[in-house]
Amino acid sequence: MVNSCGRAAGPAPILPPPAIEPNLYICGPTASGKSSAALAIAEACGGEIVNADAFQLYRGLETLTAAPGPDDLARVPHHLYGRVAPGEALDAGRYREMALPVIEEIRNRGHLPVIVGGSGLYLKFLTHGPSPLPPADPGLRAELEALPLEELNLRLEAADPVEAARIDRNNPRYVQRALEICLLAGRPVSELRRSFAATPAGLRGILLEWSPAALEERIRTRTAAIVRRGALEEVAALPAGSPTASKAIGVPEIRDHLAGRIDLPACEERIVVATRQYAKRQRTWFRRESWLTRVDGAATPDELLAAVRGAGR
RNA sequence: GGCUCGGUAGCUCAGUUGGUAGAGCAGGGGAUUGAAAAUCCCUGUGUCGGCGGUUCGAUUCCGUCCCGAGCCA
Repeated sequence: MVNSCGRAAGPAPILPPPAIEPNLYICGPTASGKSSAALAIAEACGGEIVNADAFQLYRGLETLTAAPGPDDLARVPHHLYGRVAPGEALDAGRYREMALPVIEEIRNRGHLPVIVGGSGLYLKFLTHGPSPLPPADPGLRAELEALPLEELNLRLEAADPVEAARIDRNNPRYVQRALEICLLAGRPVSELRRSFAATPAGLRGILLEWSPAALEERIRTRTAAIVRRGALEEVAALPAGSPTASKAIGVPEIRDHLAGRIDLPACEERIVVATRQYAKRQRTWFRRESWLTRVDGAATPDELLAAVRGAGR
């Protein structure tokens, strides 16, 4: 980037380039209208949109995940949508490594990165940066997965009593991961983990909020629309062995329907329920992200822009 | 019309040898440092279909009525 470096001998000091506003984050629960808000803001501010949704990263789930359609993609540059094959594994660390260069390029173009998504952990890795922990090791993970929870807890207790006392021992994933880190790093996790408590300065973003009843209504409407637009065909076309994509809300439900185990109304209802539960988890997550400026989900584009200008100060 | 089986939490059902009841799911709350749309934790009072009867006490036993489902006419 251009700066004053080595310009001491220059004649008249050139004005520094206008400071590019810090990245803008647009967060909220599923079906809160993040994508259209991002579109309006990006158009008004000369922004480019960067996806922060764990499942919209996948190719072949565009309908089911309500990813931006061709019309939206034509209005503003979109990044990191449909970039990963459905069978491929993905995690928050990999996402961060994919997103950082994309964001950097947008800033180099003098544009505003508008990062939009509802995957709390993925966003956290972008905003706060992960602790320097070893990434997952599939082989080791498979080994640990074969062990009963009690055994994992005993081993973690021995390797890192501090961490063992801190985490939820009933959650196999957390116990496995903690032990995995100890084994890969050769040191206790608790010594490597950095705190997320402090929020870096200069973060700027908005959180779209709806009442539970209003969000429920939006979820119902969107679920019906997704099915109408071909989610059934999309799921039917998914490769059978795509472990990650199979976890997307709607995939198990639609597979049950395609196999004749449930009828379509029941299928849609189950999708609505799963989506509502997910939205609740997101609400709980984002509540702690106090740096986000809360905005009424029904805000007009002008109100959104006003909120964006006021955010992060 | 007769017989049989049901009627218990929003739903599906368990249970009480008579002392007013509990699971799963849904709902509500929370956690979250490389699977995160994942994973996990906490949270269960409802005229036990109505009305009578027996009983110290009935959701439980008896009678009757109502409502489902099935079988026989």
